[in-house]
Amino acid sequence: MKIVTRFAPSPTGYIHIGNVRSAIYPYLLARQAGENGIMILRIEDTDRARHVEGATELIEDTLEWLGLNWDEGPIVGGPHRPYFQSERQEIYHRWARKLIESGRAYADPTPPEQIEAYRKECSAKKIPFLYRNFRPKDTPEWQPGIPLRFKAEPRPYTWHDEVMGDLSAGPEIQDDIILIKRDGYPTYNFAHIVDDAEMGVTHVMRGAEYLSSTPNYLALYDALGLERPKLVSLPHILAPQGNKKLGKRDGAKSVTEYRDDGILSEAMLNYLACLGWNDGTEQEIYTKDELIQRFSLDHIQSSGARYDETKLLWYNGQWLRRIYDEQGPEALYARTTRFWPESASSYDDAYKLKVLSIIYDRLKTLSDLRVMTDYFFADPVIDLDMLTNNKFLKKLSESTIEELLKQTIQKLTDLKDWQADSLQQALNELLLETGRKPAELFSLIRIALSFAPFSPALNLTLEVLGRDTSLSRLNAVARSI
RNA sequence: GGUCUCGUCGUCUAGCGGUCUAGGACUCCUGGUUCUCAUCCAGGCAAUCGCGGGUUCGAAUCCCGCCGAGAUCACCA
Repeated sequence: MKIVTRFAPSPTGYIHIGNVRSAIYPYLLARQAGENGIMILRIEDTDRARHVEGATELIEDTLEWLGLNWDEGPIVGGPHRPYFQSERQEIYHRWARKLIESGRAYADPTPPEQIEAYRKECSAKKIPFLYRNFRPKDTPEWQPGIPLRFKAEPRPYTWHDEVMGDLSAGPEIQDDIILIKRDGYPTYNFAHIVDDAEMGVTHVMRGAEYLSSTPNYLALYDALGLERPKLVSLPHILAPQGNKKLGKRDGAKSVTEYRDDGILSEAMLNYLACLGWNDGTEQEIYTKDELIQRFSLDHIQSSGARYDETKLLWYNGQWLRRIYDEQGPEALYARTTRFWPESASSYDDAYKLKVLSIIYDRLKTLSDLRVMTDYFFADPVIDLDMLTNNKFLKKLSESTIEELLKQTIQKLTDLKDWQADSLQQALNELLLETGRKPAELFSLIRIALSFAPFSPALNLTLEVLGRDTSLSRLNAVARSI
């Protein structure tokens, strides 16, 4: 069976986590059908006032980052071009004329102020405002500059939603909705139906906010003689606080902002796909291919899901390690380019790769590199308080510390082979020779080398820093006590 | 207000009449991995399944009512 899905955003700004699932799920469904699946990207830019320059590029960038490629749409073209609604006027007008001919649409000359008056009248009487109760008696020939309205014939509707199940609604909300605006552009209500039909869309996947206007769409399908596509309502993603759906006003960040913050696209896709969907097993980590393979509409949750950044961070950590372990250190290193501290710029790839290899399992995001690795590239500022306030070292006198440092320097200076294994052996010997606990000796050396709140295993840190740097830092600390 | 939808640990969820004294994941807590932080491992806290009726030998699962939350009522999408 042929599966045609689409993501149809309007170019009014960036894509945020609250709405990107309406791109992910259609993508997964289409790809699951393999050769028989088509994913369309359609830009719904019929509101010229809200159009934002560059927004289409932002949308494309987001989809590309997540690896959600489309088969038809901007850039790639396709048999149903154009894919910008603003360029499809003729098509909408053609369908609109059909409706006029069948008596299901009329040109509405009523001035906006009059409509506003009707609205006020209704709210004063506390009754719902329905335009069909105010249908003008005389309607002119439809021509540019006059809005075109649907002529509703309200009746109860029942339909099936792939996520919500069997639904029904009474005639109450069906109304004479605007089909073509005064400016000649179609409304979403009309345009999406025409386009989906023209483009052969089989699954209309969109946010649950369209649920309540579905009867109006159903009426339109009928009047247009169109077969209903499968309807798939995607429940809202809720803001971290409160019960409202996540939107820009709640501080919903753009998807690509997470890329800049060091989130991996694999983690983002994984998290978002599993927010409100699961395959019924206990698996948590999914590759894109696994998602494509396992995805199914009937496992989409019907209630809203709260956005939880903590879990995103967990996914990111999982993916960081997974990429390193399974695709190799270079694969992860390739992602780190923009995230090294300023001080790393003069160092070569080989050195940074070594740093990455001992620090990667401590990263939550790639941008942690910036704060966590600085001492590998620049000598830290000596902060003796860090030594004296350390919980293991505060019991030791300054002369003891000085003596320990000297013994360490001596031991390491004599070490022939500056490798992790032999360094560990030397450290172990030092433990025996000084009679100190690991907590004392190792804390001392670790802090003296890094003056950082934490660092990788001591022998690895020493190995990567190298003999010269390690010894010069230890000496500098010994001198300043 | 009308219409529509949703309701299992704090959060994401499994569950489609018995295997549920409700399973997994995140968070949090404890212990272990020669210092730290993190990873990893082991363990723990945490939902009487919104509430109340019913159907049934048996209900988180089916039915009804209620309550709570949300969405939507634009010449925006």
